[in-house]
Amino acid sequence: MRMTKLFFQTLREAPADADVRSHQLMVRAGLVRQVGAGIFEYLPLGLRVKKKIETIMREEMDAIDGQEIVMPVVQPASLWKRTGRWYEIGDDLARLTDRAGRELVLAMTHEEVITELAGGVISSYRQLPVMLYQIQTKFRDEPRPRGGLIRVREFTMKDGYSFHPDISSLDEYYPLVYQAYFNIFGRAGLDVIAVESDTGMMGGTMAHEFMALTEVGEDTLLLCDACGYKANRQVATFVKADVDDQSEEEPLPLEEVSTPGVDTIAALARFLEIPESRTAKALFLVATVEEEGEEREQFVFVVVRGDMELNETKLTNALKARQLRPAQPEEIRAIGAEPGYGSPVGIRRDDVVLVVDDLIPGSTNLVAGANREGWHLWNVNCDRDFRPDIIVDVVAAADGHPCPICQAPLRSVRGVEVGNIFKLGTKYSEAMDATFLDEDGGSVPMVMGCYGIGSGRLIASAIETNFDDNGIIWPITIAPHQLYLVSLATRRTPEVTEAAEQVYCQLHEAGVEVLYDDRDERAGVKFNDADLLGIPIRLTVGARGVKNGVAELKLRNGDEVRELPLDDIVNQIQLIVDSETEAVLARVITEPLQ
RNA sequence: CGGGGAGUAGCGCAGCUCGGUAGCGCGCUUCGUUCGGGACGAAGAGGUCGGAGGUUCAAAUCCUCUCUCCCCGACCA
Repeated sequence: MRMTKLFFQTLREAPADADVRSHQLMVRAGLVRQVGAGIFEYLPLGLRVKKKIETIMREEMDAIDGQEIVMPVVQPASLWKRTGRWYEIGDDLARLTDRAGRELVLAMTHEEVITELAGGVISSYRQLPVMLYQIQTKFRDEPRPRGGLIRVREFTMKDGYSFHPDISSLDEYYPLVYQAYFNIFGRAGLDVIAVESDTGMMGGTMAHEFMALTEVGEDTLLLCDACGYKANRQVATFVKADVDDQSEEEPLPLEEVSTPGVDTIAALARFLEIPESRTAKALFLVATVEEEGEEREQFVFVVVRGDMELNETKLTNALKARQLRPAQPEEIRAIGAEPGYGSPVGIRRDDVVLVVDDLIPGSTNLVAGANREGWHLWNVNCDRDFRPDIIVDVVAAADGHPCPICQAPLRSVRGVEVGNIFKLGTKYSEAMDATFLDEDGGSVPMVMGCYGIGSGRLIASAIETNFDDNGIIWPITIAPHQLYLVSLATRRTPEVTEAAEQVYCQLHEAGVEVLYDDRDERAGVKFNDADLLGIPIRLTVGARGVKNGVAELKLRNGDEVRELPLDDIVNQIQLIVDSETEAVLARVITEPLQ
């Protein structure tokens, strides 16, 4: 591609609304532009990257017997009503009405359509298992898009769905996808780790997230450097007994203490000169739960130790709640508690579910609120002073907590979820009546798995982990072009133009992806754009070199400059392309899933 | 949805406090000189100052409403 023909623009300064580095670099390099909040357009160079990534996805999906299809973005609401998600999902699901008044949705994922499709085509166990995937636009009306391409509303996703005759078939297939995902990210030059994750609104029995470790990530992960334990904070556990154990103490009598204006745990610990671990934190929430097909709100009183944070995902799962929201002060007072001074001692229990973290029973003589403004209670003890309805782990693992496997301290890091895989089970096949006849002639719902990767996120994450002050540093496998050819010709050096043109044609014909900077620009401009665009191999043809029959080679990921003979340029470059490619592929992780 | 910030030329910004009819840098066009890490000179093009109302002789500037974008939080298959 000749730069003089290329539709692109590089910017010296990043747009003011780009905050994260990948976003800034992508706009500055002319890969993408932002159209609206969480809505982007891809320019030619950006699209080349996207296509390369998607080619890798296709190859890896095809390698595990995936078959590509395309499903619609705009779908009838009736499908979503059948699975109930029309009602369950809130404003994230974009809804619209057509001219005839029919309700439609913009697909945020494709379980409904694919399940109906599979149900319609598959009628016998002989047709199973099967894996279908697509690379398609999704729309999610996110409350707050952010981070450039990290969190957007419209995005492209590779989503795959597998259908199985039984769970063991899914269990056999799932690890293949797990490895295929490592292959995809590895081939794209992106380091990821896989962590167990919450199944969330997808339902299902097992799920993994593939995380790119970067500061701009929205998820927190807990890793154990000693034994390799790793999990999303949403599900991470830790050994609580080792965190400030107090189980040996004798329970002491309750005692009121005046604590005027002390309405946070931190203030309480400071005021009474005790560690936060000697306090009990009361949290008031309202859960939406389903009972006999009816949704209702349930007041939930949660007690965790003062030095712990509530993990809402764990709580949601423990309650099997649809939703959780903080309780209003009036609702808190209605059960006889006081915001800022809450404790489970002496509250009205009729309509309250009391959830107690499993660390509380072993923690004696805690300081808790007195349900009276300005007062706390010394020596609150579980069971003696209050009876929990549920005792369960509901606190978040944090940096330094003991690993649940080996007790070494956990390390917390930020990550971007670039892909995920789920064992869905039969949630959707039952709802959509996607059944088949098994060997015994029985009608059985198919067992499903689903597997997603966001293209844009993958690109943004690749940049977040590969850049320097001058710009992007692409892995050669996903770079928009493999080689950036700089011509330093001027009007007085036609021989340089001629040499550069010749090199361009030769490389192009040999199949090397060349971005040829034939612009009438100064050397500095070209070199800076080459760096900003991050093309892995830079080849410079200038008067000095042409005189000696050489061109200059520099790799974007290094500083070394060396000369290559012009008369052997194609071979030389192909060797470099190959070795750069191999260097990326050498890092693909093989990680069997237990 | 709560809190904070910002909308002035393609990009980055000044001007607003104290109203007087819009400016700087980069980029862009033309000509000349230059030519190995973002050149120099000269001459240009380009803006309903996010939008709508209002106050005023006069509004980028003051008032009201509204839209949009960014950040923190809530949320996040």
